[in-house]
Amino acid sequence: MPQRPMRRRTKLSDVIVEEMKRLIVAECLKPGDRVPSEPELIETYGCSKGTVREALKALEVEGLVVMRTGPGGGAYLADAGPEPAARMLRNFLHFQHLDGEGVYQIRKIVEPEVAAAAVGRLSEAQFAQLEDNVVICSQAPTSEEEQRRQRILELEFHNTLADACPNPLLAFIGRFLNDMLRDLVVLKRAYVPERHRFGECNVDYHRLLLEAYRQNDAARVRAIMLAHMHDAERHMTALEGEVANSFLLGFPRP
Amino acid sequence: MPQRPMRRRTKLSDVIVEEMKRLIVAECLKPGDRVPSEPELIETYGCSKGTVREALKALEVEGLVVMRTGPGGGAYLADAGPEPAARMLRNFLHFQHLDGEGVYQIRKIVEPEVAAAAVGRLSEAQFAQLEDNVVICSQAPTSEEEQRRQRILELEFHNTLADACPNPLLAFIGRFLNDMLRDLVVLKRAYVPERHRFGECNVDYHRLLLEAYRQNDAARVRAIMLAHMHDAERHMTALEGEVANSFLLGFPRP
DNA sequence: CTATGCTATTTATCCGGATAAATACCCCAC
DNA sequence: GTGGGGTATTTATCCGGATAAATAGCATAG
Repeated sequence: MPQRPMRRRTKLSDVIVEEMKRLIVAECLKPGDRVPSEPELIETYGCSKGTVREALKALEVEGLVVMRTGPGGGAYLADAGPEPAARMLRNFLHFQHLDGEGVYQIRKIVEPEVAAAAVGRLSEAQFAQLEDNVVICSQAPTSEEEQRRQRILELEFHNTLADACPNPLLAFIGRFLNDMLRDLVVLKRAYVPERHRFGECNVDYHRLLLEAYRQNDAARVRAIMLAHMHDAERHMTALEGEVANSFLLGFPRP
Repeated sequence: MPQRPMRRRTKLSDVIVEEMKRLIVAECLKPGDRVPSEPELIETYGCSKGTVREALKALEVEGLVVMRTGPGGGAYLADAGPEPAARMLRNFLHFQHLDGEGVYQIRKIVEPEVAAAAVGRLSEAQFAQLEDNVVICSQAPTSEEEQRRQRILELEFHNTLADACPNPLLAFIGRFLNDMLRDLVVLKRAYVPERHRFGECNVDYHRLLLEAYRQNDAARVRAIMLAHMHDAERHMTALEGEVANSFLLGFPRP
């Protein structure tokens, strides 16, 4: 049976991928809109399902479509979330040299901006979330493990602020940095119990921030966050340094 | 012939991908190192070549390996470049609202940091590159098209600084922002000729920066770049605003 | 000694088939 | 009318085969 492989200049599935992207842009498709599915594409391009599947798979790993099974199923345009980008960014950084100092070099300039941008944009639910976070993180930890969890929870405070930041790229960067620090906290087992005051120190800043948010005082929010970052950087360099690259490679996140 | 499809909880090819990633981390493999290739993986996992190929393909689109054909060919660990991450980030931003103001909100804080970080780290070649850039961009453009090219070339000045920035994540962010602005410049056809003084204005800042770099004056570099960004932001908001999303979706870049 | 062409190895691309799972929808019993 | 189960549709996963292309290394001719 004459199969027709003959190596093309560009893979047929790649052609399909690009055509689909053009279609998405040209038709101004919105998330949730339906995209031509397997049988339709097979007919359109006169190729086998394997080839079409490869194209759809590629679009799926890029986060552009989601596949649904069952009747009425098929490929639907997805609101590409930040996860694929974050995973690729971790892959990229795996072979680069990035230490805690490097993370804080960026965090010192990004977090104050994120925090200030969130002023006046916090919903009631987000306000409640921040307050809950402060309450939980104020409790003295009873074990080293609980202390570590608390440190991770503190980062959620910053993630909530990023959620309220209207600039999507700025919010992405903020969340990514928090993610990196989260890995760092998870990794540092040599975390001496007496140092739990660091956590209390962080919560103190969070309390001050909450107060400034209640007064919609952007300038003060920015100033507090900057001081917070400088303080946190001192603590982190005191703790030591290297962000473990093994945690950067794009594994599924717990 | 009994094929054994039965839908797994997790795809076999994904299992292979994750095992390979673990291998890369565990063995501390460096770019250029060889990775188990098709026939070896087929034997190891007892699956068909299609499945193995799917796994290797996934690693390839993540930029982690490159495939080579011919004798001695196979999968080799690649130094994951920034392109896949940048492409995914553009995909993510395609469905978000990001205007020129949003880009400059970040650029105003990132570029001064990048510029300051590059102080004392510029190679001879990079110095020459910056000087050449200033010379070329100082010439009065003779056509609107040439003027646009000049504006794009001006962004290369900033990319060179990013190249000299030792913080890989900071450099990535800087280059990404420049890329976005590049798209914006390419897109803006309604660019009035009389406004070519904007370009001259940019070059003036670049000249000042070059001088400060010669003196290794980080504080001054930072201050000049900040002023440069504020000025550029004013010009860009005057020009109008929205970054065209159609240029963000991850197409191959020219 | 060199250049050229042959060969063997390995991946590249595509095909179509088979079973498994998910799910919207309909039909029937109650 | 309503709930539950069956059914049809669609994708999910995997298989193995076939031809095409790239390339390193060898062999041979000049």
